[in-house]
Amino acid sequence: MTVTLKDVAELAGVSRSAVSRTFTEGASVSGKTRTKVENAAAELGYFPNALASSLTTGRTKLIGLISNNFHNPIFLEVFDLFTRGLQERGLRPLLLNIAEGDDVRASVRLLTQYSVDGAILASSTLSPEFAQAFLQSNVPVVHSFGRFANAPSVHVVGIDNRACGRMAAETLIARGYKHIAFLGGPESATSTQDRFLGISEVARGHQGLKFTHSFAGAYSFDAGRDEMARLLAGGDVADAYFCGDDVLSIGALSAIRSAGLSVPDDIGIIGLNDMEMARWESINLTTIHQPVSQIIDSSIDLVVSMLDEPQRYPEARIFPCHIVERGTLRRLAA
Amino acid sequence: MTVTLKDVAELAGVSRSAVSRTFTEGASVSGKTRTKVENAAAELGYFPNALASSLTTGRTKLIGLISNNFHNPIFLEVFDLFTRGLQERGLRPLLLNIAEGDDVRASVRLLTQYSVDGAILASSTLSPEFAQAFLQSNVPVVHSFGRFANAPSVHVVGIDNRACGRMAAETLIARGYKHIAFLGGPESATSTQDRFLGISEVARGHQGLKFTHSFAGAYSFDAGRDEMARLLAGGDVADAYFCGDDVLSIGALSAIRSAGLSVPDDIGIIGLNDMEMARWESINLTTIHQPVSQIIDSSIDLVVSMLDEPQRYPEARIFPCHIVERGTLRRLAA
DNA sequence: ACGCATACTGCAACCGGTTGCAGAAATTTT
DNA sequence: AAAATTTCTGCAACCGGTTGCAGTATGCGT
Repeated sequence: MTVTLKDVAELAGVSRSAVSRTFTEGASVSGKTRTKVENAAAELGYFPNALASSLTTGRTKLIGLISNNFHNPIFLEVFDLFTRGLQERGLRPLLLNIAEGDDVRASVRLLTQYSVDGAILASSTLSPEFAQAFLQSNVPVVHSFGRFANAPSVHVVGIDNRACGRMAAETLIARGYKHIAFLGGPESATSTQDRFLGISEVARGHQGLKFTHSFAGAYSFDAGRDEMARLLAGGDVADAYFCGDDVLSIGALSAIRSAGLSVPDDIGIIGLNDMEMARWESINLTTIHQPVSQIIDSSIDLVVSMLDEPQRYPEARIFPCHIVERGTLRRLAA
Repeated sequence: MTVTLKDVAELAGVSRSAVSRTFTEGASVSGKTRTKVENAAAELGYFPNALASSLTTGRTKLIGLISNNFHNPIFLEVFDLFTRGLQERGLRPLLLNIAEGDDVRASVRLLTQYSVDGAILASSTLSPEFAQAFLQSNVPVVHSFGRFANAPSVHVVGIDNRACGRMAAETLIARGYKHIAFLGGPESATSTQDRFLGISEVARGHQGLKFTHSFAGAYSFDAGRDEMARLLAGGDVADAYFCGDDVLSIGALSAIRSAGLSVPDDIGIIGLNDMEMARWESINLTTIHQPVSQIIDSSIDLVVSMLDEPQRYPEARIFPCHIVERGTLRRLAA
């Protein structure tokens, strides 16, 4: 049924090795046999089986792409960039969608069974155990959007979440808000913890500033809306909220408007990510821009260099973020 | 480095065949050797290499998942459901992100090189050539969200877009709109063409009804907003628009509100898909619900049955849609 | 024309498994 | 207890390629 090396070899009247060599970059073949082989191959519609060759070369060009955040629109951008970036470099993404209670070891096994050349963890809410598990199985791994502090042994590409927390706090304080609050994502996520740490740190240093916090169950619209609704119902509402990310912010905005309050007059909101949607006129969210495309490019580059250099010394690549002013925070007094 | 069959066989003191058999469902092995092998395997941390075995069994359990719609939030739901569904059935999604001018043959070759057991085209904007190309390469393929009419040779799972167009028209007419319009997605997409056909068909049948149409360049927020802005600027605005999908609708809503008009008082909007976002209070979009999760489940089931029955007679599985009333269309006169 | 370096080529073994087949072992039948 | 089954097991060939090695062809210098 399928055309193999042998078929081409026979038609071209050469050995199987010769055929293999014409399809191998930099192998030694004469021009004469190369054309004979190429003609035969074209005639039969042959092209080499990547999996069979991986058996001897030890390279599959398969990269595991692991995530658990399929309810946050930012991940559409993330998947788009990852798949395109990998494809451009001749790699194929094997997708793994991790659900809540999924076993770490099973996930690793799944990918090692398919001999992936490397793995990319694309999530800020995935436990660091995942990266460790890949490491132990000798699979090159980079944790994109991960925490760099507590996993010095694994490659991390992302942002300094704590610094973002501080930046949010300073931004809110500079605008004269007197009661600021953190509406975080899931408390178990390292990104939430760090952003919280950052905002707390700055808030605590300011006399006369009130600082409160709470957490949503997920980085999702519903979680943001529900948590904000709860806060509004409970009284003691802050002047301005730093929400764990943009989709939480949008949920929070929805709850605020449903309650008949207005943004930014009654309550200010600042998000994090700067996803496409944040630019939509009806949302127009002031937010901290996370350089997603740079993070992803860099992650791919990193995993690619680990293929040639598996024992590469682990590094953290941290990209700076910046505020994008839009309409959900009052203006700076000039 | 990696543990192989041979290592386990030696440690367990049996032949390689015996080891292979203990890991093969339904193979003939005695309880005694099975435990010997299992112990040895556990000690060494062995598990079989899926790619190596695929070489002889001819099954990789890899399914190509092909799409081009990474800017439409509905696809996050789509990817989530596909990856979860495939994983549950022991299959692995190999993702392929098709860009605008990508070569059909190259895409097919890519996936056949990896010996995918099957392919799922998840897009309503992908040209039918793609499905044909897979078919010709003998790769079982199902086109999810595809057009069933013009490709009788390929399995299609989706909706009847023409019927949806008719449903939209009837809905708008029943509410007393006198000038209705279609704001379609890209004109080259079969889904756009069919929805247009459907709405036209009904509109033409009504005396005194004005019907106009135009197309946005993509199924995306920006395209919807820009096209609607153009329409508003150009005068001759309709009472109500059937937008090609929800994300276009949301873009259109944004343009309408930016122009100082209100929905549904000045202009009515009905979308198609019923994506998560359509429920958000700030959007609250009246739309035609497409049963995405059923379509996806069915697509996976179909591709799975094609694995055992490659010559299966092609079928089209069409799921009914229904209107979801929310706030962007005026109420039916009672 | 000869010697030698260099470029090609094919053989055969190997990558990590699977599987038909024939014989060995265990079980059942009588 | 012998014969007839049935269940296991290992051998060896195979899946579709790759690659070290040794030998052959080619080109070069003189």
